[in-house]
Amino acid sequence: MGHHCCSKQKVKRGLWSPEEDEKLVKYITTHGHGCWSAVPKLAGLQRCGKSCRLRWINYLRPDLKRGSFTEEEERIIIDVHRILGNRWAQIAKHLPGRTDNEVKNFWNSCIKKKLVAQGLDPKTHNLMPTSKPNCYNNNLTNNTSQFPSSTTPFTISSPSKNNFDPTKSSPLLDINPALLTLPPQINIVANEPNIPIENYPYQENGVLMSFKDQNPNSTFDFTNAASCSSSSLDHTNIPSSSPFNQTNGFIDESVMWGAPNGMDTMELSQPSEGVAPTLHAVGQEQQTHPQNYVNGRVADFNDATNEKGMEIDGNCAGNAFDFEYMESALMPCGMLYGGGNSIEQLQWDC
DNA sequence: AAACAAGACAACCGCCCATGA
DNA sequence: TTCATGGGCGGTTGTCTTGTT
Repeated sequence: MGHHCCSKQKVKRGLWSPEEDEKLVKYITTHGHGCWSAVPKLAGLQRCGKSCRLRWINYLRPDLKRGSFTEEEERIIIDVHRILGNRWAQIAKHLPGRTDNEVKNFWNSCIKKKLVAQGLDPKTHNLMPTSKPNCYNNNLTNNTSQFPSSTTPFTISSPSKNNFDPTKSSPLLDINPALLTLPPQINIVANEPNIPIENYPYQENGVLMSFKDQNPNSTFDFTNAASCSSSSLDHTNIPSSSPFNQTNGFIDESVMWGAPNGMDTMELSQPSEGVAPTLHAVGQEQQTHPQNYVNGRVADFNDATNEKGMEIDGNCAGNAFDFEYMESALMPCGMLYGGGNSIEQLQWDC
């Protein structure tokens, strides 16, 4: 069955010939594409408009970058995928010169398999139930954590189109309330309150994201965390191997987000000029000090309660929600970003 | 050298959404 | 408000290339 635009036409399918490419390029560069459904006829092609559009966008555009993905690109894909899921078009926007199709193919043919080989669920980036990499087991050799090795307190879902558009609304994160506990005395102190937003490497529609280890020396301070009475963790004796240990460069996601009964909603508030925007956890007692700055963000938790799950509002231009913060929280075993490089750690060999 | 398998990549399919009549 | 249409997107399939036996 053809598309609306070409169902009445007899169109050619399959691979494009160099001659067809030439016709399309010549037409688009001369006239622009305008209405894609009209392009085939005007360009003298026996193709459907959608096919022309796809060919142009994915292969003929002059600004496309061809060739293998770099390690940096791979890392970006992994990082952004962890946040957005299979939203290839959104992911591709973080990779100049790459298309959603290219990213998708690269993911399916390479990255996905390697994540699986690492025992990570390519959908959630969590450890799969049957996988227990040593790095994670090491963190569980003590009884300070009740988290099962296969689970993190929350995961990023791949919401349907109906309820999620990162450019318009908030990505939803599925939180497993049962796993969200907050240690009462975990220090989270961000040392870097004013990183210029232009330093953030991934930017789109005013949403600035940083996955880089911008400040590897940063620590965190949950000074008010003691208010979380339902925490079941023993925080008074955290061994150096614990995820809570700050010196090993890994902070457990439960610490990062700290929500005893389900930190329900997080949202970024629009900053006033010269004031850092804030990250709120709606549905949670205030747990962090206003100076809990992370890469230009204040982690701010307020009192409201709801059951919606966490939201990160990406609407506001200039928002610089810190995804380093998030990535630290999301990594199941701390093996990737605590102080290292995900690519190095996973030893991609594509 | 041939056959087969696996991987990589290009293209299509079908759905959804936005827009305009 | 409804419907038709075009554009965009993610999932899937088909085809070509490369490696292995």
